[in-house]
Amino acid sequence: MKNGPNIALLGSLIGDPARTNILLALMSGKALTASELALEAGITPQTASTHLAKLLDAKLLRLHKQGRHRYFALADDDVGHLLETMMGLAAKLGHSRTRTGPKDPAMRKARVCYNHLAGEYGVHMLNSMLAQGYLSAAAEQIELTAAGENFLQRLGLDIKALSRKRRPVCKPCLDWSARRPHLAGTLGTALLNHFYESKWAHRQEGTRVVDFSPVGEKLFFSAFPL
Amino acid sequence: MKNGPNIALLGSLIGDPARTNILLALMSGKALTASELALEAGITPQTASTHLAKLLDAKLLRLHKQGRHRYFALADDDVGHLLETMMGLAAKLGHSRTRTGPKDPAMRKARVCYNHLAGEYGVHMLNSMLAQGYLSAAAEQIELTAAGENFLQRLGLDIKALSRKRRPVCKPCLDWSARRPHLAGTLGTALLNHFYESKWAHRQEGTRVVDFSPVGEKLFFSAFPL
DNA sequence: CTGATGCTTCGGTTATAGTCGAAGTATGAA
DNA sequence: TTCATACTTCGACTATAACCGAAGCATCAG
Repeated sequence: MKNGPNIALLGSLIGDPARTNILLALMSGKALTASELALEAGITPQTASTHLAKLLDAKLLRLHKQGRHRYFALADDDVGHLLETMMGLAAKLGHSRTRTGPKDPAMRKARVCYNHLAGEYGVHMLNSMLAQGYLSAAAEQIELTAAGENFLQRLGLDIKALSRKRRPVCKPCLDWSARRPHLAGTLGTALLNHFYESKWAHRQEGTRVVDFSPVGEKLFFSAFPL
Repeated sequence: MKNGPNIALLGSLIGDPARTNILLALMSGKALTASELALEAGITPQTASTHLAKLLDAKLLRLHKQGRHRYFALADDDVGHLLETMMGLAAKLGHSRTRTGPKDPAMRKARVCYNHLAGEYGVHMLNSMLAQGYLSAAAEQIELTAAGENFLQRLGLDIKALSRKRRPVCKPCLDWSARRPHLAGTLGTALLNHFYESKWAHRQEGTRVVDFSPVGEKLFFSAFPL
């Protein structure tokens, strides 16, 4: 009777709590093994295995075999984007899990959204780059300007390597806590990696929180003024 | 163990085929009665009633009582937006329903996305308005320019009435068929209504397809050149 | 080779949620 | 009041799928 894409399958896949935990754990951007994900989701490895098979079959996850380990990751930026969108709506509607941890404020401040920076810091960075004329925006298309290329070069990023890939260089991604866009795409990924490598920030183990050091914070805000 | 918004609930709500049918039917933007939705989803009124209660409880739907009828509609633009996002991903991943109807090409051309114009025509309209300088875009913020206000006045739209509401006037919405943004927000809604009122187009009964008349098509493209 | 680890497949149990028939409530029409 | 329509609630059935114990592969270390 109905035509078009099959939403129900997607919904039911995300709808199971165990699978939700798996997907949310992978929002950290790291590839995790089957046993790690089982632990994360609070289920036995057997059960996790069946869940992972389903997610893989639906192409929501990507698999990387390495010896006897099997590393799982989100298949795509779009999957991460969908998860953030759902979190945004769920938050707005007041569907929150009762068990709220102390990590919450830190998550709002700066966190990883699959593979790029989100939270207040992520929003700030995009705003700054637009204000400085490093990026130009039309509709949902964000583009890197000449001034922006210059800026990235000064930071020590290889811009040519970015544009070589098939993924879009710049892409806005709506933030579920700040409800404003932050920067995704290969550039978003590269910048986050740069923060790690320059020791401005590091990822809090086992969470999606990004911890900026006092020095890193200063450098971040001087690199991205408003 | 986990904190933050409850995605699993959202997913499981959308994950049931019957509820998916209901939600998709409401993407037409019309408010429908419980029995109409039961028919649409291919279930008995009793079953539909329980589904509708759940969707209502989760605040995904809005209810309007009128006599012995109960009209249901999507609670919010954001809900419609989530559904389109999911359709986009599902389409990309190749999760399509097997039963594909003949409506498909028409749907790609012009359809209703909750309450505004989507499909190729919707994308064209946004592009044109940007090119004409009627709208200006920065990040995901689209704004109406002075030239745009002028243009709308010529069309016979009451701009002041639009900005009075709490909803954003302009908002981009990503298209699942064209994979490019089209115009949502109160302005998107007002423009679609204008097309109906001016008889440029009418909605195909019982579907989301928007049919442009030959004359309406000409007027549409002369109003929105590229 | 043997033993250990990481993960999957199989089998059987259990729980949940979707489903509808039947009965109940509310609104409206005659 | 009486009947019809629109919808909900109740109760019972059924199918699905999540779950884990046990066993089975595959990889690696020694």
